Amino acid sequence: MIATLPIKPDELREIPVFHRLPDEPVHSLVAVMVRRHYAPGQVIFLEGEQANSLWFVSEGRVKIIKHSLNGRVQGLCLMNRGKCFGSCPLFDMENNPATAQALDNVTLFVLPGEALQQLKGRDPHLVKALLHIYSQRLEHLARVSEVLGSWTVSDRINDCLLTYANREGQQSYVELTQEKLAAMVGTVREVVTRHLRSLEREGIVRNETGRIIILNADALLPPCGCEDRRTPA
Amino acid sequence: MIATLPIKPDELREIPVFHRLPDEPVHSLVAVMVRRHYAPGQVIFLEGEQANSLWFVSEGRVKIIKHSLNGRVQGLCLMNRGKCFGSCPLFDMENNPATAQALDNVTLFVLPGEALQQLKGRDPHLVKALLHIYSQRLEHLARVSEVLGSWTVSDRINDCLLTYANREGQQSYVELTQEKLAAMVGTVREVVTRHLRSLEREGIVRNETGRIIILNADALLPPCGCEDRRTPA
DNA sequence: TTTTAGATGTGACCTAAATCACGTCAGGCG
DNA sequence: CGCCTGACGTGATTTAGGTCACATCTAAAA
Repeated sequence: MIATLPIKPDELREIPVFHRLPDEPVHSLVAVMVRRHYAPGQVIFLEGEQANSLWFVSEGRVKIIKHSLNGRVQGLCLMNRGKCFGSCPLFDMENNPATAQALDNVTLFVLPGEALQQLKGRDPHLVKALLHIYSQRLEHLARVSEVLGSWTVSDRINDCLLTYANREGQQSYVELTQEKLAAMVGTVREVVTRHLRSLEREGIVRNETGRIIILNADALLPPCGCEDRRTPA
Repeated sequence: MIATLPIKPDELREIPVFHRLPDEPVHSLVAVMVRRHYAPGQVIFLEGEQANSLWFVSEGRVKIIKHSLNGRVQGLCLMNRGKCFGSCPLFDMENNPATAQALDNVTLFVLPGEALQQLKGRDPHLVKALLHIYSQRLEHLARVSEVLGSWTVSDRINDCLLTYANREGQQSYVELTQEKLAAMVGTVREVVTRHLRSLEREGIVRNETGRIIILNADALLPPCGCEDRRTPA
């Protein structure tokens, strides 16, 4: 964690939520926000902990997980550049509902809860933007519940590959070790390995160490076409 | 669905969110809210459908479910008297993230989206109360994700029994058929039957048709004590 | 009282996926 | 160069829990 360098307005504007925000509120924000660095594996906050700040990812990736009881870990999602996470003081959430952990070297912008409380009265645009984030969060979690409940592990792996793929020219690739991928979808490394091998044999992906290259994204699409999910037959 | 009888202010006040609301906003609310009746099994709204109203349960129970692909159904929660559900126009949610279905004969109070849009400017208390509801929803969904990801079916059944138990004197009981209980926890009837039988043999519950009586609630507590969930050992 | 539909009990079986127990392979480094 | 260490590959075994196929059992309807 390096001594905090002030955040520049332009940097803040790279976060989609703040992209179109007028100068005035942006300046208020950078005045109260703090820059933080985390090393891979470092825990940013723990589930249940009291810490009502909002976090924005400037660089690197953060994984949001639920880990419990038997040591099993269930990944909920992976936040990359521009994403926002943390309990929102706009709600009455006092405890973090999940754990956040750095996946790579990450740089975060932190908006402390008290600061947001003061700002929220001033700029309704800001409030609206944040609410929008949380509506997406709700939808996402609802989706996670569905996926966990009725998808097979293989489908979840495929889904995870598509969700976290980076595009670079024509190629898509995922920069995760199989171990981490396993944690994301809530399974174990061996199962991931086997499934990736079978995908490779079918020519759908190519495996390298610490990276999976997606050759045929279409073949990874969810089980039964996404549309028309209301006629289970 | 019977011709809509107007909603009385006292009825509205039985909904916890509105309990302490001053007379003025309550009157505005009853003016725009609508009473609706649904028969058991009737679908209130479908996942994906566009319908941004808020629903409050006056009588009976509503289950919120995700059903998908292979016909499997995953219950997310059960809303009883006083609970609130539906996509919130305070967010930008346009589509229902899940399906709502009447479990018994239910009476609902509906607050149409446009009406809420108009009211929200007027009473900040109302807005705050609704945001609070949604923060709980977020926490709940996060919990569902955890539960689905790492609990065993037996634990989920136990959890469901505790969550939806009615108290009556010293006895707690759950008014659900095994079929419905199975849908709630995302499994099949046979598994529920077997687990309930074994609980009965251990003297923890007594099974009647359409109802489970809980004799020893402590024995149903989650796998490893709820507190201190941040040291997975 | 019969009928009948729904709710429940239970065994036999089968499959996905976790667990265990290795063996391989590549890169960093003393 | 050998020596680790961390990532990957793969079989064998085990198990939770879903599927199938029935046998009750009960309460409400006829």
